[in-house]
Amino acid sequence: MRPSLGTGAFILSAYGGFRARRRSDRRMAFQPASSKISFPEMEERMLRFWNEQGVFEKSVRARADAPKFTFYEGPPTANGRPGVHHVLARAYKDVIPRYKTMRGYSVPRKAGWDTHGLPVEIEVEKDLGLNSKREIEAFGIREFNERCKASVFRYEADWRKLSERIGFWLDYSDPYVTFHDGYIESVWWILRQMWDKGLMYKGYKVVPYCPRCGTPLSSHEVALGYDKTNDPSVYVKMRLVDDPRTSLLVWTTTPWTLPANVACAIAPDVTYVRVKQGEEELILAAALAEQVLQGPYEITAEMKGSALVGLRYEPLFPFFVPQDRAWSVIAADFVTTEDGTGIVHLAPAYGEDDMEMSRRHGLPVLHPVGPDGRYTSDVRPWEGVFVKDADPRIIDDLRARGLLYKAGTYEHTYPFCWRCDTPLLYYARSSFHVAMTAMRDDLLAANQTVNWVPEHIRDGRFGNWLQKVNDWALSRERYWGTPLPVWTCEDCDHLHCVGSIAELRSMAKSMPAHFELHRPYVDEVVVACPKCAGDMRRVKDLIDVWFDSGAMPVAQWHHPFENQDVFARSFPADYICEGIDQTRGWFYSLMAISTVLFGVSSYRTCVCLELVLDEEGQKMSKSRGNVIDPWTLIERSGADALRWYFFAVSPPGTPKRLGPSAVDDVVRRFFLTLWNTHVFFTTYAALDRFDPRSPAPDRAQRPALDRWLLSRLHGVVRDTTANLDAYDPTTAARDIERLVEDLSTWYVRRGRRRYWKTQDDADKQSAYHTLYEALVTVAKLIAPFAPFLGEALYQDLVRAVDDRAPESVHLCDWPAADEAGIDRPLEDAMEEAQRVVGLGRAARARSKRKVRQPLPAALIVSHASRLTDRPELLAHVAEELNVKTVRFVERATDYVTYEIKPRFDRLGPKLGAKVRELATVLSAFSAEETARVVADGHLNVSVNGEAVALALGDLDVRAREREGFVAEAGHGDVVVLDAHVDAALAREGLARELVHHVQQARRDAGFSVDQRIELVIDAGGEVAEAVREHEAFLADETLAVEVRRGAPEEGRQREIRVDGHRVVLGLAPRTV
RNA sequence: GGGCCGUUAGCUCAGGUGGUUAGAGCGCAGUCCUGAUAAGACUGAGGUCCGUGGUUCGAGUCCACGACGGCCCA
Repeated sequence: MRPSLGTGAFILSAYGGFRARRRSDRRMAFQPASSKISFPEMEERMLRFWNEQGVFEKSVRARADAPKFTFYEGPPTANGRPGVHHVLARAYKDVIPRYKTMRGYSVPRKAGWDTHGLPVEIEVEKDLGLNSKREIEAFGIREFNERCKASVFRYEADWRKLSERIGFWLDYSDPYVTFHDGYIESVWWILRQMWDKGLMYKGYKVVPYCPRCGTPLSSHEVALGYDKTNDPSVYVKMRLVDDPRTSLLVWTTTPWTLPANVACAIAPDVTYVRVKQGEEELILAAALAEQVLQGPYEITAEMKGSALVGLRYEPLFPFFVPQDRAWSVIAADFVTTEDGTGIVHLAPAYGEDDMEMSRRHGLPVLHPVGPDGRYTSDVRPWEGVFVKDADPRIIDDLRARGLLYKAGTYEHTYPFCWRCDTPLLYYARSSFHVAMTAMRDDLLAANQTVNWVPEHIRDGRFGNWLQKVNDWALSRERYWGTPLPVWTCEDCDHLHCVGSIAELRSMAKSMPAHFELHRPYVDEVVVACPKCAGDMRRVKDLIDVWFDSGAMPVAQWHHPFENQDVFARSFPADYICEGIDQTRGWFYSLMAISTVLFGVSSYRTCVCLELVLDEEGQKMSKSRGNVIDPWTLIERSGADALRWYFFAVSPPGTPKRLGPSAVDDVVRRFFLTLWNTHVFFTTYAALDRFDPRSPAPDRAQRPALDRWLLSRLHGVVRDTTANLDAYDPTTAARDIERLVEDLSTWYVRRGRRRYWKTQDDADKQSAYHTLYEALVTVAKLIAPFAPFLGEALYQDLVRAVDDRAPESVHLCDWPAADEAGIDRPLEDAMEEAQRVVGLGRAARARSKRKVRQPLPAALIVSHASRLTDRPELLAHVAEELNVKTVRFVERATDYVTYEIKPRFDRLGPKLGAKVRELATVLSAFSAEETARVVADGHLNVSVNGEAVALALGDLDVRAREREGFVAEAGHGDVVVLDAHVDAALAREGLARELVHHVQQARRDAGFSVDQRIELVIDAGGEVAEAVREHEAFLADETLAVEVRRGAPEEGRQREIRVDGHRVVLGLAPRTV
């Protein structure tokens, strides 16, 4: 047996011959890896290596001519710091391109930045202390936008630093930036395409609007200002044209919208009633009559809502000229009987649903409220009155005219302006739209071609969203964004959409000296009207930033102005991946634009990620103070551990809880296990100067343990390949974890001695080659997931001995599964061996026999053991259990009793309900009867008076320990331990006990593992006898040159108790 | 209010097409091993599989309703 290593210095001193050989041998050699590893430090080292050698660039360049795999980077906004959820997204974005690169694809990874929009403006407003659009304009749009531009990359360095540190390979050399003129010009081109297709139109969009600030609010601003408030609750009567004594009863909390009413909506499937109260009759939902109506009433008719559709009623106010389609009943799916009357008044200018219905039914939009929130001259009686203040006057007016049924107040939550506390109005603003509703079928068809992960997004969240798709309201009345390239003629109102800078120049009457595609410069360009040659000025609108992001497949290449070939090669994307919140964001804008332009989706596979929650499952937020800084975790456990955690903990579409302990767990459970195996291998491979290029023993000839490992290994290679092809890193990572577990806790543990032994035989070669292949393959398998660790292993294992191998694991080809080496029966047999060992250990534990005490036999009671013709595996079982033999027993009635049950899966379909009766019959069998059934192998039994013939295969036979024997049962196996210890076995046990103590003493004395010793043992009785009998064994195991009996010399004595006997040991170092 | 997802051991998660002993890791308790050693292995305790109905000979698994949690949209 070969002593292992303490230090490198020791190798040379202890093996002089070794050193001599080394000097003359120019071969590169393994360096023993250290078990004391800091993963964060190792990662920093790998990062330096990648940077110095340009490994990322090489990995892209090496595949330049290979088939393309296209990844689109969803552009982050760099004016906020990256958080831990960005690590999740970036890990997922990284793993697939790395994998595809190893599979032989060319995977360019162009970075991008999303730079426009309100969040940027708000940052700058805060910096400048500005509070409204008026103040921004006073400050100057030119300067304001310069500040926006400057602030966009405020945290870019943070982003790059974090992305690089977590190993997200992205090409920052030529990123797309949404505020660059080239990018914007492409966006203009897209808008022009839509314009030419007739998909763009000007219309109203209802937005939450602050009449004091004079500006719409974004949804997250609205969310800031919800508060409880009391609003009027009024029930008004809409008189039917054909039957003026009958009215629709309508409820509203915003009486000020009533002058703009154009229709009433009902739910078609709900039951409505007509009720008589005094002289008049009212119509409302049946379910609400009781709670709404005051005083006695009589139901005179009942009808479905659909029967009301088309009824015409008198408008409440005479402010507008009657129009064809106005003031009638229509059906709408949003009407409920939760509250109100089941009849909803529609004022398209002041409600999103209302506007949508107006669009669908061609209803007029009445808009008698000015941008200051006061009635215009259309509403003469209250002209100039702020609408909320007009509420009571309107109520009074209706009451006076007998149109009010009742009025009260209603408490609910309502949005207020977060800046000035003014109640927000839902208010129609003029806006340019893209008629996405017209594209609905194309969108739905394109969606069906996308491979969504998880799958339910396709027909669930995303599909539903497309089903209800609205026209895309593009306009934003802001400053920092892509200007809408629409010019309008001051003379003839003609509209023109400009599609390129060249076109603009050709049409411009003059161009400003400095020009860029932003406000205020574009606003200054006056264009000659192609119709009347009059002056055209740009509308003031910017476009929705989501349009910017969705334009990236085209705009990132400045298509079609340049790079048409590049664009053609990189459209559509094979893979994109973002948070699931992007269904209405980027996922939609990408698909909307590409469907309009090209009729197809711009991505083939889309992986949706869920939220990262804290350890308690709470959403991370600044206000809760539970935000986890990614750097803390990276510095503590390393980026790979964090990445691996995200991959392995749950599928991408499932929320992830994250805390330091969870990531620590990855390190302990997986990384250290793998690393320890690596340390073990390199240690011995260095000692033995193992050369992986030496001829490897034929796989089929290798010991079962090796064939088993290779089978497991290649099974995992095959499965990991399939799983990554299916965009499922989670299952892949979990499979690899299990493989490494098997590698460490079974393969290496069972095979340790093969590496120590002195003979350099075929078995040892086989052991080295097998373990080496496994480790190198695992390094490649984990490379896409844990790029640093994969690289570190690869460098130690491959580059250290072969400088002609690819420079980096990320330049390697993905391993190919050796299907021929996959041996399921062998794997099943090994699994049983492991299970049997487990049972045997449990039996030992109960028998109170230490593993050091050899026992005569383990008996496997099994009717279909896979181990019967596997002597090699049985030898492993025997060694693990420390028994002299392992035997099979068919009839084990001496040790166990049987229990038989029907095999429900087989007999259920055959016998149906009788199977339960059969179970009862069988459970009543005595021990003798069951034993006989097992022995005979068949059974004829009467169930409900009917004869049933059963084979043993129809029965579930289980054995249970019989009183007085040590046995454990589980999953079809029973292991009986023969726990009888005779005198010889006892002495052998004592000898092993002594070895254990001597080893402990060696360690306490600080001897290096190869230190030869002189061993003195003072013991009497059985212990003395054991020493005499097993002297050679003792000497061999403890590296004792000599074993003497008698009293050890003073000062070196160590008194121990062995199995109740007092023993004194003495150890002294000896040179050979 | 609508849509989608989830609910299995103290915690984090597995549990093809329904089959009668529901698994793993961590944690906990105990034991073992010790030439991978500031490692390792094993065993054990721990579960009304969210609830209620239904389909079925049989439901963690299928269906309906409900509860709770999360996300998205109103």
